[in-house]
Amino acid sequence: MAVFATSGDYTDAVLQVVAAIPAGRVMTYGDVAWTFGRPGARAVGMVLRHHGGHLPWWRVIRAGGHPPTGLEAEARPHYDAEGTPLVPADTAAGYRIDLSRAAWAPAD
DNA sequence: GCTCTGACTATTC
DNA sequence: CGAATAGCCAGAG
Repeated sequence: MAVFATSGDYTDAVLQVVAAIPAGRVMTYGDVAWTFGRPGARAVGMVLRHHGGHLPWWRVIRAGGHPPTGLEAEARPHYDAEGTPLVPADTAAGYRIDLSRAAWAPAD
């Protein structure tokens, strides 16, 4: 995959990166933002919050492998259906994503 | 066009 | 190790 840094549309860049993530793989907000060379992990979540209604937002997680805040239960069935490597944890969700195996990059 | 809010991250206490 | 603070950017009012 070539550079995702599009015409400068932050939103478009996020949407394309998220849409490019294969099933069973995940990327952190920081990684997605870093992919198109523009920090702002919050902005990534913001875009998904307002424009990610039709995108696999569950493939975008927080640092450490934790699912989006308030949507841990919503994302879990998606990971299970796509075969995303999950790991039992003592978090509010009761689990976390195994970044060591699920971590993905557009250049992969 | 300015201000507040928010699906985040890293650092410090 | 857990909670609080600061810094970041974009969307909506």
